[in-house]
Amino acid sequence: MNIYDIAAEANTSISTVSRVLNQKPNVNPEIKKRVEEILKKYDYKPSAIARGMVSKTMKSITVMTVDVRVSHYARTIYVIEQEFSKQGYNVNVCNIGNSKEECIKYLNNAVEKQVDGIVLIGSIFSEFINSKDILHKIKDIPVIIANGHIEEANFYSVMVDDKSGIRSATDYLFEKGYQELLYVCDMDTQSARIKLQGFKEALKLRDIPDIEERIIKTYYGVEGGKAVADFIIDSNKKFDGIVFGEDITAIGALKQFKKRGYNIPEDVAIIGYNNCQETIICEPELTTIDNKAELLGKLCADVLKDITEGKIPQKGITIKPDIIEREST
Amino acid sequence: MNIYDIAAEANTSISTVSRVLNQKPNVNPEIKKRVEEILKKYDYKPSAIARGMVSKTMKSITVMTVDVRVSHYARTIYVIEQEFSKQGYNVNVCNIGNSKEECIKYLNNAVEKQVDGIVLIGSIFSEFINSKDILHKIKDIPVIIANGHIEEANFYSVMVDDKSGIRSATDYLFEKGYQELLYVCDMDTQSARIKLQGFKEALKLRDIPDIEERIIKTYYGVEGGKAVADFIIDSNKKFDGIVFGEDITAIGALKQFKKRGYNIPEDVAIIGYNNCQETIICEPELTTIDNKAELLGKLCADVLKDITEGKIPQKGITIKPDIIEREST
DNA sequence: CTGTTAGCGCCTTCAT
DNA sequence: ATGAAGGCGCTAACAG
Repeated sequence: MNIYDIAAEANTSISTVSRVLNQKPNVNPEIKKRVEEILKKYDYKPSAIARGMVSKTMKSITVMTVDVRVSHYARTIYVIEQEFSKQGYNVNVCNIGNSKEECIKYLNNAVEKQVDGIVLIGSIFSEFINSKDILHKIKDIPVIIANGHIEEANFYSVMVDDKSGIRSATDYLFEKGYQELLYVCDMDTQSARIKLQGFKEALKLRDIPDIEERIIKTYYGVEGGKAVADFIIDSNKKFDGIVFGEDITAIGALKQFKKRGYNIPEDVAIIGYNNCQETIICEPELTTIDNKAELLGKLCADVLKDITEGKIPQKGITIKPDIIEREST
Repeated sequence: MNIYDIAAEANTSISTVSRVLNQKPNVNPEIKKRVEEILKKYDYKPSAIARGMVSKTMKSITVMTVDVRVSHYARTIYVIEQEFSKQGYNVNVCNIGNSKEECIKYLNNAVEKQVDGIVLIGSIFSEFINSKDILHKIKDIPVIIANGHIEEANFYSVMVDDKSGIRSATDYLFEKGYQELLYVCDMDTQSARIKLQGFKEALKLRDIPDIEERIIKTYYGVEGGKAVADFIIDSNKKFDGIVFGEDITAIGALKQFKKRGYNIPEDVAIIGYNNCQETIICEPELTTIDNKAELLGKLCADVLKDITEGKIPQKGITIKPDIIEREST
């Protein structure tokens, strides 16, 4: 069933059918009514593919993250999807899982499908999308990169100021009277390095010596947190407060410190990052930095919508993370 | 840039270009080489839309859930996406958020875009997709419905046996020696009703009286759990073990019971459902039923892949949930 | 206000 | 082995 069939049954031409389908003017009300009835009768849906052939767009966008199962990515994706589905777009999600090859595969797919925009969530993408080759591939598609920056005409950024986030987490602990602060780093992304800078900055400003020795590396997750807690306890480092780059790792550590007999926050204060749901599950509940995953999604969507509508999007949008004070500090 | 441009530059016809593009036989190796070089030179990507026009497929599928932010939905979606992206498909995700209207909107969109399949995750969909109208709309698209059943030629089910899941949770508590069991219900979906049946069944088999009075309703989430804990404590019900339909609500209750001075599991045993990440965060860690979100995704993907490949998929696939014993029982 | 026509980019017969 | 031509379903001039 296509517009030819509809036109035949309505005893008119495909142009007229197309006009009523697209609510265009210059259609005799009677014919319009007749066509509409037939449309309804068959519950007729025009082929988006054929339309796309003409209009060069299928009204779809691509959103890429490392892994949807990570809750703050899911939160950002959720908002983007809701914003775009309102406008009749559909969003395809991609899990690249730390692989540059996968990233490029998805990018190629987006080009072939002629999506109207690409949203890249996570600083890892600015590491993957570096060569002229890759940039050239997607030069006709607007790309929003969340928490990353690429200097190209079709690239737009929405930044989360992670440096200031960790900086204020650190300052907050100092202001609370904690003096021997440690920082636990569990990722190797651009964003993780920026967070670390925030910590160093706060310490430098207070002339704290041996900053490098206050930085501990572990792996991401509850287990990584437990391992680093053991490491810290068994080292001879002095500490009374620890800043973490990720909530989940912080929670693992929190559990292990308790198990080893430490009181939180009396013996050691702990602050996390992300404000994920788990922060209100653990005990004591975790003080954390809210980096506003939903707001990030909204702002990315806004920028992309401006572009698809031909408007000039706001440049240099930056989200300031907030501190969420709970029981662990 | 299209195949005409390529053909012109290679001094051949579009048919030949199309042949090399699609690895078809009957093309002179020399010409083939020449064309391939030009293809590479421009990093040429054929338009998936134009291809779709001919082949009637864009190689994409639609996956719908209530909300991607719910972690077990994200887990299922993740696996489906990974499985299909391997085959060059892309998956568009939809958040219907308890709204039948949204559900139908997304279904229409899937029809217009001529997706190759639809995966519906969650029992709520069997309530929304009921009328002949809706069924007729999507009669040409294979639909996999996770945890629901619809008797139509193009519908396929992958079931999670939630009844047996709750049944074994209940049996497990009895076997551990708990005698006064309560069930907390926090949703109003088909799946929630089936879970409840599992609880009732276990009690009936032991000739436990007043089953209805052992069923308590609340709302979903940590707050709903806290509220129901207060309600239970302040009622004059006897209880030493509680079965929950959802982990998150169970955890809210767990926290509140502790706050009100109850020891877990000595004073009250608590068992949840879903095996979400939060179950290993709370203290004591929550015993729960693992309903295998990833496996669900894999099985849905397998069925849909069989269909798209013209094979006959296995019918009546059912996942048996497992009990995960932790500290709360 | 209406209908005819020419594409959109590709695949697929069908001749050659 | 190759190329010309038709068609997928729709939109957008253009002519009436």
